[in-house]
Formats: sequence, C-alpha cells, structure tokens
Amino acid sequence: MADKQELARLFAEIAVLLELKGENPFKIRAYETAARILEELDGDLAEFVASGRVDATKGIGEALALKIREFLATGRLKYYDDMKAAVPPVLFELVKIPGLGPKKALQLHEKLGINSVGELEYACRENRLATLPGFGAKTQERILQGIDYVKRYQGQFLLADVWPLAEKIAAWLEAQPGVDAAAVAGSIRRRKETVKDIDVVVAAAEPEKATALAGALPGVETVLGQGPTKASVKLVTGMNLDIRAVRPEEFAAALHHFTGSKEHHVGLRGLAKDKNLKINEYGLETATGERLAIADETALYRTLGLNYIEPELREGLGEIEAAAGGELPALVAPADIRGVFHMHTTFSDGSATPAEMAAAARERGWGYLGVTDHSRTAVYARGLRLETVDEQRREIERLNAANPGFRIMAGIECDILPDGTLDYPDEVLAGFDFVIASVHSAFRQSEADMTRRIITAMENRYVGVLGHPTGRILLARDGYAVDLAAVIAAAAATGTVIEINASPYRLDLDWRWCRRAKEAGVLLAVDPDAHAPAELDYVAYGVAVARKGWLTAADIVNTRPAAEALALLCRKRN
DNA sequence: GCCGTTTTCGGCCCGACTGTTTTCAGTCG
Repeated sequence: MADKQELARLFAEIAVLLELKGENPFKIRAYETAARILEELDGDLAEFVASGRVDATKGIGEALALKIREFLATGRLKYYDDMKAAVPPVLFELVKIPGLGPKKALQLHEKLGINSVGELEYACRENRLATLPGFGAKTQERILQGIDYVKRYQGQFLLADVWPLAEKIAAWLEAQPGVDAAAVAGSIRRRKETVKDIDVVVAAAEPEKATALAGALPGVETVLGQGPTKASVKLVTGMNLDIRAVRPEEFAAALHHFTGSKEHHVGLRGLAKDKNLKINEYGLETATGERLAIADETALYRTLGLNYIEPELREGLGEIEAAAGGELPALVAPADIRGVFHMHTTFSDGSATPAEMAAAARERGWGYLGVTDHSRTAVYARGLRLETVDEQRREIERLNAANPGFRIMAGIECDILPDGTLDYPDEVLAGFDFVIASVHSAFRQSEADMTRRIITAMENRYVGVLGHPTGRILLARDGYAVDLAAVIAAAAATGTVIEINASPYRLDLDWRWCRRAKEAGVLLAVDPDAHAPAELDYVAYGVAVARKGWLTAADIVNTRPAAEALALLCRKRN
C-alpha cells in the first residue's frame, strides 16, 4: 500500500543523499519540506492526489507531484532507487559523527576506502587521516571524540536528563561577575522530548569574558572550542553545551536566534525579507544596515507584524501564519492543572501508599488524585486481584473521609487484552470511579490488529481514558504499530479521553498528534503515570507536550475541578 | 526543486568557529 509515511521517509532520505552528493542546498530543502508536508498530511495519499490537493500545495511543485504520483502508482521511486544504489551506505553512518559532514565523509570513503565507523576509528588511531588535504591532527582527534560520542549516546538525550542541568548551568553563569543575564535556549527551551545538546545564551558588556568562563563551568570535561562570542564544551555527562555571548542590548535577539527551530527561522526570515529587514542573532537590520533595537522577543515578533509565538510552537508548523492572523491558541500552563488521574501505589508497582501520594498531590496545590494501579493480568507489575480491588477501595474511602477538601478517586489502569476486551468484566469496571485502558502486552500485533484492539477497548462504556496510546519508550523502544488517525477518530466518536503520558520516558501521545486530536474534538488528559511521590512533578513534561501540541486549558480534562473532570471521564456510562 | 503584482530566471536565511589554509572550505546551528 502506498503509505504517505513511507514516501515521507523516502523524500527525507533523498535529502540526505543529495547532501552527500553536494547538491544545491535549496533542492535539498525542497525534499525536506515535501517530507514534512506528507508527514502532516490529513487523509491518505491517494485522496491527496485524486482531489488535486497535491497540485495546489505550496512547496510541492511539478517535479515532486510527479514523484508522488509515481510512488502512488508503483510503490517505488526510481529517482530514489538510482541514487540510493549510487551512494555507499557507509556515508550515512559517517555523517552522524559530529564534525564530519558530507564532504569530508566522502573523501574518507573515496581516498582512504573507509567502509564502516570501526574502520574510521582504526584509521584515526593509525594516524592515516592527516595525510588527506583539508585534514589534520586536530580533525582526526575530533573525529575520534565524535565516534566515542555516537557510540555511547547515539547523540540524543531525554529532555528530563538535560533540562534541570541546563537551568543550573544558566543560573551559574548568571551569577558570575560581568554577566548580566543567562538563559537556556535551543530545543530544551522548545521542550523537544529528546535533545542533542544544551544551548545557553549570555548577556555581558564584554561577551568575550563570558565565553572565557567555559572551562570553569560546573560539570565540564573538555573545552571543544572557544571564540569571542561562542564557546563549546563537553560535559562529564557526555553531552555538549554551547554558550553564546552577546551584549545586553542584543540578548533578546540572540535568545530568539538560538531557540530556533531552523524551520521557524527560515519562515521568519523570509517574512522579514519581504519587509526589507534582515534577522540575525544580533537583532533586526534594515536594508541600509541600520540596526533596530529589540527590547524582547515580543518586540521582535511585533516588528514583523506577528503576535508573540511561544518557544514550544516554534517548529515551522504553521505558527507564523497563525501569529499573523491572530489565531494562536492561549497555551495551557502548569498552573492550570488541578489534579491528575494516572499514578500507582504500593497496591501494585508504586513505591508509596495512596495516603503518601495524596499528601504529595496536596503539596502541589492539586485538589484531586486518581489512583490507578494495574489490573490483574499485569502480573509483572503486581496487578490488582479482585479482592485487592475491594481492599484498596476501602482504604481510599477511609482517606477521603479523613481529608475533606481533597478527593481521591478510585480508578484503575486496566490492561487491554490482545483481543480488545478488558482485564475485568464490566460489573467490576463499573465499580471504579473511572477507568484508564492501556496496552501492556502483545506489542507485536499487526497495525490492523492493534488498531482494532484499541478501538474495541475504547468502545467499552466504562473506558474513560486511553492510556499511553502508542506505548513508546523514548530512545529505547518505538511505539507499537497502530493507526493513530483511526484511534483519534474513534476517541472522538466514543467520547474517550486520550492521555498525554507525562512520564519523560514516554511523552505519548506525541505532541505532533495532539493537535490532530484537538482538531478532531478529542479531550486530552495530562497524567504523570507516577510510581513515587516525586514523579508527580512529571506533569511539567506533559504540559510541555500539550503546549507543543497547541493545546489550551480547555482541551485538557484535568484543568477542571474534580467533579467536572470526573464527569467527563464517565460521560459514556449514561 | 520551488516560486513569482518588480521576476518564468535567478533568487532561495544568516553567521561563527575551526583547521588548514596563505584566502577559505567545511561544519554547525
């Protein structure tokens, strides 16, 4: 079947192939754009072509439309097949190494016959790179470090592993004499679920004195590079940190520049150009080279005729057009959350009692907590047997009686069995205040089976929430094969809430799909899936996902008071 | 490869740093 995701992947890979061939960067961008258009496409590929939308879509011209038609008809792309056959596979591996781009990678393959990362490492140790033009001892050393980096971490880190550290480093920098301000930028500020490095922007009257601090930063292993406005270091944790220093009056522009994304900037600069302005990391310049003062990011956007765009939205996915039209949503904020529904206690695989979890929830200013231990089939997680269900309910009733003003709800995270039935019979499910249904087994079902399985579960009138809808574990396990568009449509049809699992290891539903869910009329819940009191703070990551998904407080169930939120989880029962 | 009330050709976002160079290409973000 001619799948749009498959074609998106082919286009993206063509972009890499073109880069390896040293092709025109704008041609490369055209393929990257086309890949993104297909990824975001509503409906299937056949309909996209049949309806003629393919010819009306900006960014898809004659040549790309032809390739889309070819793929639809034959399931292949000759252009891709030919190019793929002509480019040695090792080049794909080599360009993943920091410091190695297409040009140098090609040289290594052609001149030194490098055919694997292992061979490259060996060649470095034998000192053979230094013989090539454009290469030297330093390059060789850098490549060795890059190989080490890729081998140890694949270059990616969980947001949760770097965000707190990044804030700590920014605070340290800000406290240094001569430093006016320091702030975390880059993909951390945009709250991407995984990030490659840490970017910190610093304001100082003498920027070179700020970058000179690089070697003294807490947690530094080595200084990789250092100039008057920029420094790079490697931290002992294995990740890289870039410091960018500018004068105080340039801070807002620099913060904006280094927050990205690349795609957002490309769009913004095009817009600036239309207004005869130039954006760079120092500010806005007119055609005559006059620099316009930018007090803050809001001023920068306003100068371009746009409303302020929150960092989480700066992904080049329509936010500029929405800002121009005054159509950006008022994003949900952490303070909007009034309680949570998904967490575990010592009754199953949690480490704290319901009383301890409730106390922790109260400390966070919440008014309610939904206790959802695992169901009986989840033996690995000590899922609740029927008699334990009763025991837990009595405990929760006792706690509620003792603590007026705070509501504990007796819920369950019920396994969705491989055939789509639930782990307890309906009469047991009816006894819970609410039910989250999740897949925890038989991950390897076909997409059709998995999709049918999940939709069947959502059709159960007691299922209020679909938990972690794709089952992915970030940097460890892909989600199971499932037709999310169909799941979202079924959630809308049945009135089922979809969970944004706020565990930083999951963050699933992915933010790219949140917007689709919202547009389909689906409500979402931001739930920590906490197994210990401190993990209730995961909610911050879930809110970040919701914000990246353009969601407002109204789109999130648990921004509502207890009774109203609970009623939404039970609206199918009547 | 895309696009167009200045254009169907000639643009397409912009700059810093490194290493190896003796004027700049490559890489990165």
